[in-house]
Amino acid sequence: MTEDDDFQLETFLPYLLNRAAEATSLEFQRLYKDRYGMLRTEWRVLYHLGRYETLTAKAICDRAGLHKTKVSRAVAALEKRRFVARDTVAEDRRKERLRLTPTGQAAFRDLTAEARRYNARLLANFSSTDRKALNRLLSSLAGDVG
Amino acid sequence: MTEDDDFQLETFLPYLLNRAAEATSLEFQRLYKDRYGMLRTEWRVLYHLGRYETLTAKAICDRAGLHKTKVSRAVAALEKRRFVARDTVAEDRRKERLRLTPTGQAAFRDLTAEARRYNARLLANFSSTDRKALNRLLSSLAGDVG
DNA sequence: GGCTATTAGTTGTAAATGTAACTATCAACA
DNA sequence: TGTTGATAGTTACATTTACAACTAATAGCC
Repeated sequence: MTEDDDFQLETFLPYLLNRAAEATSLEFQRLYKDRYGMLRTEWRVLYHLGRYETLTAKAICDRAGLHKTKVSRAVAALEKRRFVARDTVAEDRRKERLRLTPTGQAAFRDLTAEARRYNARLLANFSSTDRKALNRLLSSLAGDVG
Repeated sequence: MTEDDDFQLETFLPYLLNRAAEATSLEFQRLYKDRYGMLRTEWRVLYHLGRYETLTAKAICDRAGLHKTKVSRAVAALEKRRFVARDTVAEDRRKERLRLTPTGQAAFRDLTAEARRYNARLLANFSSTDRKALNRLLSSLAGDVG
């Protein structure tokens, strides 16, 4: 195996990204799981509803980049635990207007506050230059333009 | 909601990392899946065996940071498809010495070559400074010292 | 030797995910 | 009007994973 042929998993970007993602997600995941019994998709749906007030499931799919079955199940779970309520839209009875209940809103406020703190802690050891670089590089890798 | 209270998912590091990890893993995943019918854990196990020749399942767990049940099932799957063979160790019959078959070695060479190319393509748009920063920042986030 | 604790690895079971097929409603247009 | 196609959302099933319990073998110690 020549030096040129050599491949090291440790420099493989998907691997590095996965490890970093797992490591940084773990603690926050425990938070919404232990405190509210939520899965990641449920937290994501909660976030979007908290942020945009009223959305259809389809709108959440588009904004969050989640598949409709995932969203469907997440909404059902959130509804069962009274975080989310829904009304069918009169003008188009295929659609359902989703919104957070007061309980859901409280969870949203709590979790976003925790997320902010958590993010700050993750970034605490990086310089402002590093932070900018991280954002730029990750956004680019995630396929965002610009 | 004051400016200070504001939380945006788009700047949440775990979210950014997950999106980048998913985006960069997708294409390579299709490769080992379509070409060899492997799952991620199986590719990881194959990699470690290709790189270190002979390992026990436990050694793979430790090196790869994988749970023993995952490794156990990955090894079973790789064995069924004749990528991996095993012998019980005479001195300690709990242990099994795992190694790649010639078929497994061929798959290893093929996939690592693809991985190298794929990684190069992912990094092609970044300057050498950016690449160094990426490595450093991701390693740090993944919990590596240094 | 014979008990207890560890260790290597496997298996059972419940939860989670992906994919495709399904229902219900609406839109378009003959 | 009624037929065809698209859209919103759910359900069914197969695959994957997580976690705990399990078997088999060894180690330590009396």
